[in-house]
Amino acid sequence: MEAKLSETELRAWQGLLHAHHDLTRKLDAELRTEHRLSFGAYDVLLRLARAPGHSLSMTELATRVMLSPSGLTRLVDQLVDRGLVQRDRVEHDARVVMARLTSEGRRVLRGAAGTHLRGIRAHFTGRLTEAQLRNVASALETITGPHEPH
Amino acid sequence: MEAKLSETELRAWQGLLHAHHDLTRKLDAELRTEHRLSFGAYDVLLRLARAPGHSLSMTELATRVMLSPSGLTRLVDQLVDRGLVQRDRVEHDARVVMARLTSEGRRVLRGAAGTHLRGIRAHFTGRLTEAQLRNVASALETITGPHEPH
DNA sequence: TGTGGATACTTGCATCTGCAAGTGTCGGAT
DNA sequence: ATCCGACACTTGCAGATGCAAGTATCCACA
Repeated sequence: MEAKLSETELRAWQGLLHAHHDLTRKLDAELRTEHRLSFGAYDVLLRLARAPGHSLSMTELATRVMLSPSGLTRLVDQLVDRGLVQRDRVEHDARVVMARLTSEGRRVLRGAAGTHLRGIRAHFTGRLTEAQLRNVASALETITGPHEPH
Repeated sequence: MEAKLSETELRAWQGLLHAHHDLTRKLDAELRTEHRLSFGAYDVLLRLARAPGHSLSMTELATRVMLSPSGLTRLVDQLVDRGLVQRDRVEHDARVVMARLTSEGRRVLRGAAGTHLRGIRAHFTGRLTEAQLRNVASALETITGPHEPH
């Protein structure tokens, strides 16, 4: 049996849990009340907007938004119902479904982006120095591997 | 409308999301398979073990484990069913319910603690330097406020 | 002493989410 | 040409979780 966590280890671990909990809760609430979007839904729209042709296969999209394939299927169902996303087929492989952002989806995303950006700055990055942000970024990337810049 | 997030801001934010996702997923899976405990259940047992008399009111416990009161009620229901926790009353206030760790609960917790500790070290703190941990801890505490040491 | 608002918890309900299984498709090996 | 394992996605089902409402109790104040 190993020794207990050091004070520093404990603070870092607790900090990660609390920061994530508080931030996601606040940002999700802001997006919901102001734009009727969950944080997950916003993330889907954003990833699509960044993709070539505003379009990604379900599998690629699922990995980027940290959702299981089934979870993504149902989230995209909702977005399709609201007309923000459309499902397309590709010719060379009948298995894949491409999720594509509609123009209405882009419109909604533009509105929500402002809210989300303000929220991240107000609750997170704006409270830290540039050096702190760099430290946090590199430390957390160490344990997960780096993520695509965009 | 504000400017986009800087590269550093984005990396820190993405890092937080990914690190939390990966870590909670791994640690939760380890606890489940080895001890039939969810991460939340483990956290409840741990908080109780640290409390005087191994006992806390539902409300105090809920704030410490980052769960809503209703969520905690149902989680404690399960632990009571398994005999790991017991519900007590206090004399001076008939509204409060004290959750108290049983001896069986302490036994299970001792077993799970080793798994959890190894997991945190293997996936998180063990991959960072002492300086990185201090930076992460102080940065994240800045945005949530510090948490009780124990 | 009686009343109304706060407090502590629980329950009803809706939502989110993942795993496992199901469906249809692809492609390499025979 | 056919078969079989891999793959992409969807659906069935169960568990987790929060909000709002419900219940019981407390307490300050009239």
